[in-house]
Amino acid sequence: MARGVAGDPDHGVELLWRDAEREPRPGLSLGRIVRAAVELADAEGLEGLSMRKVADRLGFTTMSLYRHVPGRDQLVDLMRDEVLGEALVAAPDAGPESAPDAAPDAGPDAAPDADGGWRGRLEEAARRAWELRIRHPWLAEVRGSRHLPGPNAVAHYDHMLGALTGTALRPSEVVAVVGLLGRFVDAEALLLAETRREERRSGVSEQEWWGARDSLYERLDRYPALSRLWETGGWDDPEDSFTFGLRRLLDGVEVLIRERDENRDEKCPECGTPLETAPSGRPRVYCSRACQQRAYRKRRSTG
Amino acid sequence: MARGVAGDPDHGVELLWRDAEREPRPGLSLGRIVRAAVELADAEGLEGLSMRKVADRLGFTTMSLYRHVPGRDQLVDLMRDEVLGEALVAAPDAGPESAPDAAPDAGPDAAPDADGGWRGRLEEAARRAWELRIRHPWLAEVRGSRHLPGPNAVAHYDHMLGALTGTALRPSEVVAVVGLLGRFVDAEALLLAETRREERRSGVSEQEWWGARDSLYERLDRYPALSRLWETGGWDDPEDSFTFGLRRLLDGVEVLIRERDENRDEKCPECGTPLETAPSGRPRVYCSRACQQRAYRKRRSTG
DNA sequence: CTTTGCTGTTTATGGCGTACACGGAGTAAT
DNA sequence: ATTACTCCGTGTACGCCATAAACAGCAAAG
Repeated sequence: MARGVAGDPDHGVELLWRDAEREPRPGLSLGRIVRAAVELADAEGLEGLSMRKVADRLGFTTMSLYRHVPGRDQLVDLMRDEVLGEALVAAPDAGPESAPDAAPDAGPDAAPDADGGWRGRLEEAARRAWELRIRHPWLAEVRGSRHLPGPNAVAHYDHMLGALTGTALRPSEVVAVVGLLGRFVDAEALLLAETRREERRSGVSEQEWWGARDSLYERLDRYPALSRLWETGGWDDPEDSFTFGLRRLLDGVEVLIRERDENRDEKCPECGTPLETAPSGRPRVYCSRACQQRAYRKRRSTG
Repeated sequence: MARGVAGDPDHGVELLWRDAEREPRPGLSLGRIVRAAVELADAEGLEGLSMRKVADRLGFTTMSLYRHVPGRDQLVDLMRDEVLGEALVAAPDAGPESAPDAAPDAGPDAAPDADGGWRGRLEEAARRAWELRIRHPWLAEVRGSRHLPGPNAVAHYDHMLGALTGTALRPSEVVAVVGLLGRFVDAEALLLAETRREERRSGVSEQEWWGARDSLYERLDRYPALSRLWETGGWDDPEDSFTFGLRRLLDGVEVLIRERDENRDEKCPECGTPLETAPSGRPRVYCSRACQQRAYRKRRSTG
């Protein structure tokens, strides 16, 4: 079992970014395999996904799949991008086609508060990601640091990055915030996926299982903070952990953004002239269109 | 492969909470198995941990292990508590023995700022957890919602919960914050573990691998936010993702705590008398020792 | 001396991903 | 028409995994 070694990555890229299918002929096809695999994973989780079961579901032999997909790992990559496409229909400006190709500082945040500002946009994106992972819990079970993004994955990523342009965050901070938020959503979703998996496997609900662990609870009396919180009802009706965590995270980001807003450079990065600051609206970065153009050309040539 | 079904959970509890070993005789023993398994997982990750390899390392047959451990899952639980014990030597008040069994409101925070306050304590605990996961990256790979905690796991948990007593947070919020922080540490550690795993498997460093994906980068031009951030150096020297995330999270928690502090009840929960508030120090909850005792007895009887 | 219990071994089952050699069907060149 | 080549699906086989079941050696207890 040389799991994960089969096929070269670039072939994976080709598959992920292939153009729309054109073969509704009978027989196997990449699209059919991927869709069958998604159904299977929806029902049984990622660990229940095996090449054999996918093939059975389609009425072919196991090895027939390998004529279309390099291996299991690449199949998972394809499944991921397949379902990430679902959420894009509700997010019209997440695709590259409809995004404005305008001047470098006129991002989707030209009117900072028209759509709730960065916080509203980020929260919305996080919630969409969360709902997608409720529909397809195996999505969070896709682990590993070398999963190739398909067009839909990149569209989502770009959308979240775009939600923060126009804030005073430094570029590296924008990247860090989006990464943090993404990992948060995945961590919460992973918890959910794992709970479902255990319940599927054992037929016993999570509550029942933990409720039956008397032999464990007997030993917890000696832990003071735990006991006190137990007595004061800390576990009686728990917070919704996604909503709670998301709020804390966004609050934390807001603190940073405010800090950066206060210390925002007061001088034009091109010529050093002090900037006139308007009392409201998006703070300007350059003192004039001329400096803005100059900076743009400079970026173009060096990048 | 009936993975994870073997043995009943209560047996697992007995093993985890067993008293210290007393058999240094030759031959196999639970402790020896667990330690060998830890070494193996340190070197090869959790997916590289197999019963065969553990047995080989000890010079016995695979099945001999099953005389001492119910199955692989329980072995992992035991490994977890084994290494969680490492971090306790540096955290003297994390164990149940030395914890003060004092009056119900005199937690370890009697002097709120002597040790950095809740924030200092929480950050310290999170960093210890993080360092432990750097030493044993497989710790974060232990997934599943039904892993039994051993004494060391509970001690850590109790310690983090205790870090927040004395704040105005509601009990359910204390639980939520500690859970959130724990999942954050695990998510970051999981990333690290996965990176190491891929590098071990392929012999190619993460940077090299992604650097060679030209066929992917070619397609990313059309994504505006991504491109702009790329040009402005968003990935040139990335933030340290643990430190960055931890700071955001703690900032977010701080916002909540401040909010709760402002709206803190101004009346004694026992008798309703308005409280005199001191300008500094820990805000009091009860108007008098008498009310405090009354509330304590009440909790005792109902809990 | 027999019984019981503990410990380690042997053998076997069923699951997994996938390498490899093969066979048939369609298509293009000779 | 024959040949050659490519695409697609199949059958078999390998090596890995966890673990169930029966068995063998040994010690203490009856």
